[in-house]
Amino acid sequence: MNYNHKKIESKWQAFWDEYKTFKVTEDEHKPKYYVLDMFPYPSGAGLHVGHPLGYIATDIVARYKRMKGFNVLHPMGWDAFGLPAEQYAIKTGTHPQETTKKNIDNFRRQIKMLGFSYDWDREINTTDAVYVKWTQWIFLQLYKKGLAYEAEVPVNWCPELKAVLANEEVVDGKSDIGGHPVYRVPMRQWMLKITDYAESLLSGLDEVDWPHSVKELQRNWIGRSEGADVDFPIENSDKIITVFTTRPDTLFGATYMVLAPEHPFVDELTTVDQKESVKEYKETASRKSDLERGELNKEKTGVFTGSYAMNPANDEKIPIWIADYVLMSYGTGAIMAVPGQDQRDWDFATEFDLPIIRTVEITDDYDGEAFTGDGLAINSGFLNGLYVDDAKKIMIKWLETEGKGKGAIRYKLRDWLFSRQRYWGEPIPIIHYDDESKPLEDSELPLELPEIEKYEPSGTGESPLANIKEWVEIKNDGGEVIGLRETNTMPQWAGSCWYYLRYIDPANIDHPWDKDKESYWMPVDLYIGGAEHAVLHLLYARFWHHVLHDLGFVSTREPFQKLFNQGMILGEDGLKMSKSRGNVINPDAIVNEFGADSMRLYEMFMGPLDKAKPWNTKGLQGCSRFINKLWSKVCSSDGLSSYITEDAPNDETVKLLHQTIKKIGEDVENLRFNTAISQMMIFTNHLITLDHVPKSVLETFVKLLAPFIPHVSEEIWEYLGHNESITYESWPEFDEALAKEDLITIAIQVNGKLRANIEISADTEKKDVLSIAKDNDRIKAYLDGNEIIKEIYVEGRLVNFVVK
RNA sequence: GCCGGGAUGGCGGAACAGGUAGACGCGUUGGUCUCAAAAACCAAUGGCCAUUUGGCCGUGGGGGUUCGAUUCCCCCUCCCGGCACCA
Repeated sequence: MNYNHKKIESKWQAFWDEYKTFKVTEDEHKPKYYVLDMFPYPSGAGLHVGHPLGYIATDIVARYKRMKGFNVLHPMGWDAFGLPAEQYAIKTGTHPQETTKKNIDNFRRQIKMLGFSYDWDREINTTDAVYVKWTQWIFLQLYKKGLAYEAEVPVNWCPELKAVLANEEVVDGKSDIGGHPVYRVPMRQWMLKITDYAESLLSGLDEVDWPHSVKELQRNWIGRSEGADVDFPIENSDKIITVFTTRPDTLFGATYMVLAPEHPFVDELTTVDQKESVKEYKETASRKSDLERGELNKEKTGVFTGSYAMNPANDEKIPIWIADYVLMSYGTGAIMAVPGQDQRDWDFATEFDLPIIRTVEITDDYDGEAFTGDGLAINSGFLNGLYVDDAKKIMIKWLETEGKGKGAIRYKLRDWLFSRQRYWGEPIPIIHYDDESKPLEDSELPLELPEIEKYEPSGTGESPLANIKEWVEIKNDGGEVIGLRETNTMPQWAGSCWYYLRYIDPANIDHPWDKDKESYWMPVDLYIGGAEHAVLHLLYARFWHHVLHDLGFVSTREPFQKLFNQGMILGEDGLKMSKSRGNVINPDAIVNEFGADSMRLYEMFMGPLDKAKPWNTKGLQGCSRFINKLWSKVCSSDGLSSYITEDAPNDETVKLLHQTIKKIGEDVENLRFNTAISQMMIFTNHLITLDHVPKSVLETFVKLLAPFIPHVSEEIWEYLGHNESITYESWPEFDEALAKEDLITIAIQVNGKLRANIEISADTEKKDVLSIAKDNDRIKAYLDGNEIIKEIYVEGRLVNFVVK
């Protein structure tokens, strides 16, 4: 008889809600475990089956850890600011708050239907006024620490969207949304000085248990380079151009210099006869979109300024050029060009007929252009004969003693562009007065969004808030306007930078979180989410956390101890699920037909959690069948089935049960849910062959199932005569001795080829195993007439005879 | 181009720490039940050869180390993710 998943699942979900089964508070007597999901942006489309994949995994871990005696914090909330609700508002006039609420209600319903063990009393929403208050408060902590500043910076201006975009919203020079061209235009912006934390963010990676790939991604993003700042005096000027180079050893080969077109010295260095071409080049460069600067423009362009610098190594006169392959935003915005050792410089030198000097010896058969490998220094004065590493060190030392430069470290990481010209975000709590900008007092927070009628951007690059005079203008008692509110809002990342801290103390109105609670729960022990957040969210959140740590607000340096990225679930056609492809699987339909337990089980059974894998409803049916098989063996319509008896289990059942306890426990600890489920199936297949299923065996087995398929497990648990939820039952212990096989199969190989299998008792000694093997008829035939030159015995595994 | 990850039956995937490749599930085939079908249950299922015992081949391709390689080393191909003139 099939079990009634609808009845059982709604029954237990109601039970958990009513008794607040998963509510948690600090408990010093228990070890804590904080298991966190990346909270969702509640979109209008609702969940597809890929979204809850990570939630299922964390839920299994949460439930498992509770049974292992941990005090488990497992919360859920909503990252609810964001562009879609605002765009919907622009189109329909619906307040984003309304849209957001509706979407959250739908998401909550869908998430709840899967039976997750969240402590719903801790639910948070980044758009709630109390939450916004503390987001703004943290911003002000950054501001007061000098980490938030305003600057005229070239931003990604998208004329089509009439909006400034963040770097991460620009892909290949086009807007991530819509694919419109994006240009660099200077505008006043709020920036966060994440670059001050480059070293801290880099070294912190060594402390955390994260996927290797994510650490590498962050390391590359931070982009630390060691090298030297080298000063080049300019001919007929007392100005000095400082360049950053990772190859100070090649200084003797620097045959020209290049400045970024935006470099502040350019105008001054331009000679009269070069003025026209420099001006023209600068203008062209500034008009270029990122797309044109990047991919489309592989051939080098540039113009000579007319001025010369002195190579500090050999006092050679070298020309100063400008070219847009040098970026103002990295290093000093100027480079020394060493075409012999750098392919970009080689290309440029070839294009403009500049001299090329090799400073690293190449082999006779080297047929490349610039040589970037290791070798002996040549044409390099006092460096000649040294390998690259040594030559770098000697050159840096020389520069430092001569006062011509010094060792330096640079990062690719840029400061974080923190302002958005939008309505639906946290207002930046700053007022601009004539002579200065001032933050709001803590008591004035939260600064809430005003009601507005039109959500369109102002079109000038300012946010819609700029049009709300009564909100923007700060007046004195006499009604004079004395100040203007900042109209930029924060990016969506802001709310997600600290939500994991708010979960710890979600209702606190006096503080963002209680210190004692924070030190009890932090750090997050396990954080699961999509790999698309490998850099931005995880880097920004770490940045804030490092700052909060330096300010003494949090007790750990790193927020997320262990991180894991779940893979994508693809459509049945093996392609990414999307509405346009029509291959989206809706969890509502799946839960309705097969139940939440089947869906949970299948998603975990599909394969390793971190891999992308295609959905297959037939496969899901297999999991559903498994639950039904078990159910119909152990349950009848009104209680336990007649197979369940008080008998003692037989040896084989005991052995398999203990193997199963061991396997499932180890697999859950290592997030290998697919193989844990495979073991459940093996055990169930065994139970089905039994005439009598001992009640004690079923009790133990149901506990193993509970984290995976909690509804049906609760139901069976109740059938077994328990009044309490299975949630806090203790996880079964296994006995290694009982799990051990007493009869084992040994493979017998001759010259590495399998020729026979023998069954022997597990404690048979080596010499006996060998003699039994030799006595085997099949093996005899292979050994006959041959000389055994080697006998290999791998305990409990195989025997290999090497014969000649 | 650079960095990271991957490639195992018809499909999703297993395989301790170098030790019987293909667990578990799907699919397929045959059977039971049925008037029939579905569901359920039982059995078989990597390929090739062989009437059976059995033999040979087989973890993207090529080499190597080893008694023994999906696993370690070298070279190559393809796929996925990220970065991309970062000096």
